[in-house]
Amino acid sequence: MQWMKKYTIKDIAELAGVSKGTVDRVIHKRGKVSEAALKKVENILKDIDYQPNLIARSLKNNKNILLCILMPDPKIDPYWKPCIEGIDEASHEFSPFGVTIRYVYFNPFNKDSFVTQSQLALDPSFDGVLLAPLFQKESITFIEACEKQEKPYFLFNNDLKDADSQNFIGQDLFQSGRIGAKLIHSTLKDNAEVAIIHIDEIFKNATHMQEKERGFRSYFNELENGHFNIRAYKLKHRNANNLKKTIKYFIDTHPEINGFFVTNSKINLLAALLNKNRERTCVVGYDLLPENLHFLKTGVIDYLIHQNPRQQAYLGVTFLSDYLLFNKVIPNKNLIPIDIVNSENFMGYIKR
Amino acid sequence: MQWMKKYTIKDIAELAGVSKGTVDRVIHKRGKVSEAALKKVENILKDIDYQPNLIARSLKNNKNILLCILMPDPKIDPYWKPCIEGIDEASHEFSPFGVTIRYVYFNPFNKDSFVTQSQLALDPSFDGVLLAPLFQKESITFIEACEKQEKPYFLFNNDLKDADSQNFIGQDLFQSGRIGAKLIHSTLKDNAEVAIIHIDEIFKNATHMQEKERGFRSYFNELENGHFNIRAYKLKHRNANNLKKTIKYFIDTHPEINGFFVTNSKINLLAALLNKNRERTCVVGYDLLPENLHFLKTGVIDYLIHQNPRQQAYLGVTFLSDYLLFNKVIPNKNLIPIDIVNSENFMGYIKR
DNA sequence: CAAAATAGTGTGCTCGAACACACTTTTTTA
DNA sequence: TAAAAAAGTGTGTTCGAGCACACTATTTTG
Repeated sequence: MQWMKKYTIKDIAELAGVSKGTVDRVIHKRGKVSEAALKKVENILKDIDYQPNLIARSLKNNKNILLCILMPDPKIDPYWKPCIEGIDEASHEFSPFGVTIRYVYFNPFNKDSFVTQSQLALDPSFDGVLLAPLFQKESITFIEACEKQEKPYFLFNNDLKDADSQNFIGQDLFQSGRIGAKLIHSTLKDNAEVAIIHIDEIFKNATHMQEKERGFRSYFNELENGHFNIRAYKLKHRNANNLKKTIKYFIDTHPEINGFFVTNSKINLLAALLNKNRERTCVVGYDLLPENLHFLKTGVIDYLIHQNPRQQAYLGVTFLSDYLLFNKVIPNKNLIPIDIVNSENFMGYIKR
Repeated sequence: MQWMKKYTIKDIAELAGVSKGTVDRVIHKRGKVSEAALKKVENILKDIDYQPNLIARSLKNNKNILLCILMPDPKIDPYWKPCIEGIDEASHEFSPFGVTIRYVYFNPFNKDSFVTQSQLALDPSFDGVLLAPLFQKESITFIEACEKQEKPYFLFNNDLKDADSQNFIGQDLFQSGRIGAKLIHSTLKDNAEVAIIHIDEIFKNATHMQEKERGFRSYFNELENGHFNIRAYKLKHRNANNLKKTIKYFIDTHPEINGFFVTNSKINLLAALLNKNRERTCVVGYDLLPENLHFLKTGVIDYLIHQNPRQQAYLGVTFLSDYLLFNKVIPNKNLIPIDIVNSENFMGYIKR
């Protein structure tokens, strides 16, 4: 990359023998420019590959941007706590550029809560929305409303299946399931009794766990040798203490299972009840919650797949800000890597 | 975070009943301000927690920043290719802010080449240097020269041991070795014959491989049960074809080894010669070179540890730019996560 | 005590883009 | 053909910080 002179509008005006006003009208296609002047200026713009000074532009615009974060209340589901960190970090970075964040929480267990709260997010004072679209149908309604208002939005955590889902940042959940399978396979080798376990998945968007299960099964289906029994189980809670009992009962009545793939962050509930004298088990689950890390360190959990909610949320905010402040183009589908975490490398992923 | 009015210097001047010139002198501690005015302005600054508008500031300063990248020639060692991508991406992001990149390559096999090339990097036209300090002693000499010139610098890839090594971005190599050990352990279980293999490490900074070996051994030393034989080997080349023969001979004469830990990206050389009918082997190495990925996909290599040279270089450039453009404070030691890569999740880490 | 040096203060221009507005020239309309 | 409308062009101000410079008030010096 060679040294490049930075051309300003004034430079271009001189080169073209017109005034900066005319150059400005050409750049912004505001019309009121004669054929001759238009061509002269356009040629020069092309020749020098004019790049406007973004600093000057954003000083002039001097936008004050208000972003809405529409996400589950982390007090209700701690999975979302790292998102706050990521968002706050991005907010800290962009606040000198006039970006302000406002959180709008909803209850991830309650569709109605999402519907009412998403109404708040449509307030015209918000210049953009970052959204965790847990509820498929309601979220589509919401982003349609955004599009009607021409309000930029960005999805994170999970994509919307049918919608032409632009502006998504997250992971490939099918592949995520395959990774879980690979880990269990390489740990248990030749044959095993494997359980896919969906814990307490009444509220999370169903696609989430379905995709992971599909990926998981696809891996084992492709295997040429080895003998594996794959079965899926749904362990749901009805009231607070009930879930523990359900899991305990499940474990006790299935002594043959030695591979456990838990499709969400609730793996600590299973780990807490797993008897350590099961031989050659392999336990794989999701997310670096403190409880999960505890069982990772003590060796009950073998691997955690890192969905990196912090990074997802962080990138969501930076993308929206860069777009609104500097008109940067943002990649449409933004898949972040799926990190494999064990007891030795988890340190790199927490409290970055 | 609540809505905050953005105060300007003019606002403060009005509040304090002075002119913006006086406020400016207070902020920049340029003196020539009376006691009374000083206190009034300082109090107001404290009260409102004044944050200068960085956009306006950098427009005024209108710095054009030239960064020097002092690194090995990627044509000589392809390990460095991803760095170029990362740097170019960062460069692309910051070029609208007046940042220009110039590469200064040296031959990683040749100390003298580093010494001569590092002289170029000291040219006063460079506003900052990003450096891969392969050669310990020479690099220390270099950064001392930088400090004398008050030229900001940043290290990536590996740290300098003795120097008070500020401004480093990279990985914890000791921990990296432990991760390799953990992967081999969880794949091979109870007992194994394990080899630590340093291929062609005449040039790379010796600390690199030493730290990894130390970490690797420390993991197995801490194990309570299991029976593992750990031995380290150095396979060096003398002339081009010779290395292949050396490796082949090593493999053939050590049929008992089933755990291979190669401490650098040259693992493909070993993988290419490994007979597939060795049973229950586990092969772990470094870096996502195309050759390495090939053997990962075909199942010869079990895991690759991702040193993320791309990300390291990318962050190096962004840190330097943010520092020089916006005076942002940069974390001193910046350890990036150590990614575990297998045949299912490598896609997320390439061509981001 | 006048001249000179210094302390203290305010004004006004700059950075580059964006846009309002005034102005001139050409075209359209009655 | 005069008046009105539209097309085309340039000037000047704004955004906020930073700094040169001019200016007044006070202190120091010969």
